[in-house]
Amino acid sequence: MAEPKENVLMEKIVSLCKRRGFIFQSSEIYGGINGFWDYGPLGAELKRNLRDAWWHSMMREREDVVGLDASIIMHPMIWKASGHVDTFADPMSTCKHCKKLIRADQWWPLMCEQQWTQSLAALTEPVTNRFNTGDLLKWAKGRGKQLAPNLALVRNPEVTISWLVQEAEKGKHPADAREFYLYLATEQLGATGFITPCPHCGGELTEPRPFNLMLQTHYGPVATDENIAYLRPETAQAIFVQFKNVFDSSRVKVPFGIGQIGKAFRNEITPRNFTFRSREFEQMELEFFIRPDEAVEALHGSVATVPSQGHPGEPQPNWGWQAWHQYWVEERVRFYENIGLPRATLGFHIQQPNELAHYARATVDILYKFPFSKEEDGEVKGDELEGIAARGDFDLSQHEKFSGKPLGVFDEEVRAAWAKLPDARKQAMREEFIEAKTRTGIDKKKLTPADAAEAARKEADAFFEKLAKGQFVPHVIEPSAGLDRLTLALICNAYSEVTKTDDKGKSETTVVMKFHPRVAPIKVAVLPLLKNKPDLVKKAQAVRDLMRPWMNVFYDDGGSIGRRYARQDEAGTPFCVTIDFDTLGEKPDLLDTVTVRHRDDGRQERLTIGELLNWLLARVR
RNA sequence: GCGGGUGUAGCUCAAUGGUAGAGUUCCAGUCUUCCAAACUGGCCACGCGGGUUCGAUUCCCGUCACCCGCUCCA
Repeated sequence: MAEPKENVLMEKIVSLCKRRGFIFQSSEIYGGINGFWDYGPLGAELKRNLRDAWWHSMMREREDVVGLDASIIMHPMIWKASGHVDTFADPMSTCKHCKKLIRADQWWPLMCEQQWTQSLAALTEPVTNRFNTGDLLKWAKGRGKQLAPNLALVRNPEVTISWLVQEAEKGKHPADAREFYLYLATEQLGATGFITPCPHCGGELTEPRPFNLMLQTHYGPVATDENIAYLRPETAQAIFVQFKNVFDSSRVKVPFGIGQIGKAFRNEITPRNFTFRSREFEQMELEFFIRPDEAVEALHGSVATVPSQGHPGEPQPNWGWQAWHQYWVEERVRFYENIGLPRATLGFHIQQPNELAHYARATVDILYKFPFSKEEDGEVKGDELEGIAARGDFDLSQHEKFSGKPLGVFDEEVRAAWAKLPDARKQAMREEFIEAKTRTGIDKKKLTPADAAEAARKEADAFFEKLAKGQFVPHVIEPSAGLDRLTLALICNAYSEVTKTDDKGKSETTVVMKFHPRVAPIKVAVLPLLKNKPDLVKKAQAVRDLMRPWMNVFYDDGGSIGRRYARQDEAGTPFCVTIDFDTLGEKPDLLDTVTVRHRDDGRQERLTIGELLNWLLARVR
């Protein structure tokens, strides 16, 4: 495994980040605080450039996306509606023997998957859950020893079985399979009560303790249960909640998007991998609202199909959610390529149907191959920079339900088109709708087929009744990216080492941060060759002032020129401009010319001061 | 939250139950010439708290942070 070496690389990157002022540990002089990080001067510039690049490509260069900047603390009911209060407060148990952490709601599904429970299940009568103690004893001394070594029945078969027999004589039997395992995990009921076994080893699980994954606070001067609020765990919900306001005030029409950049907070169980998993982080999220496929079909006769690979081109009116989803995945990849992350450094994870949340139809994750990314099946896949989810109308519908306020839109074209549709066609669409909803009801919400079909029919009634009036709740494609993760990816991607050997055979390794000029924290450094010559200094400062309104310029007159170049290499500055005696006219034909030195290869060229600004602008934009 | 590892200048690394040392970076200065040049001078450290001890950076305990694993990742 190459892992130790990769950790060395990551350590070097962390060390450089501190040395040069990209990223510091938060609250360092107080000993630090787990899961929080600060950006130093270079990091702040880099992160700002990335944030601006996203905003620019999403809002300014498009007609169909508008921005939002919502508060971090919002009405607590929002997190009820979104499902975060429930899924983020999952109680967890720890196994006292093998120390694994088990989510309480995952316990039974996990139990069912285990070999030891399956082999035990074969020993009990299916309905009554009665068992033969002889079989159990044999199992405990054989298979049980290998599969569930910490189960009470295995550790101490005689004692456990004797109390099982006592219970049986009192006429008490496990009511169901779940209880059966509790019996087998318990040695002394009187002393301990029923013990819940660990799915992994059969050992004793602690009582479930709540894990609060959202950060809590109180609003108002007195902290009571009535004014609990949460720091948002994602920025997206604010977009859904303000959907109607944006829609009514911005003269936008579906399909269109609302984008937002902002902080979000999660009580990660294990903050790890430098800034990759932090408790406070910044997200760049777009919610792109589209018509439901049924509306597209009514308008255009059919929903366009696009190739499953590659960019599908300019948006078309007959695109359904699949085309839009594919489009956004490819748009986002283009964005990453544009800021210096080639496709080869990225990875993709297409979530399988069983990984998807019940409200998601498809999710593609864009990954970056970080130095800490693990090998899986012989290749490094990477870790998540961004997830692009097709979420249907789940979020808006939830907020409609919880707030009681309608969040649908009215679309005159859809109403007109629907009216002209033949009845047979309407009927066919309705049947397809019901079939699809029934399937997700069974697969994802674990409903019985009859209940699922019933719910689907109700949903269809409401949906098509509205659609006939031109009303619908938009569906959404959600590209959601992590700004801090992206910053880290660019730092890792830029990091490179150059070993030079001088005339005396002494070799030295220096670091060059090869940022794309578009995102580099400092675009150009202006360096007077010597600082003890006032004319050189004055000229250099004039050149600096010329560039300053247009880009981040750094002026440095300290140390030898080589040292200053090396410093800029570590900061990732793509260009250094040096003012020498020829600039002042020592050789008259070179008057008012400067050397421009390229970071990546040390190449130099001579430009006039007059052409310098445009030359640079062409390269840093 | 659990288990293992680590913790000495900004960085890399020494030494020590009694005064903590080097290289490098950084800062100031000398220098008319381009990739961490040389010379001179300067700043800066035992993660934090407690205990043992006459005395602790060193031994012990706790804590915090980081790394690895478990786990989680909308």
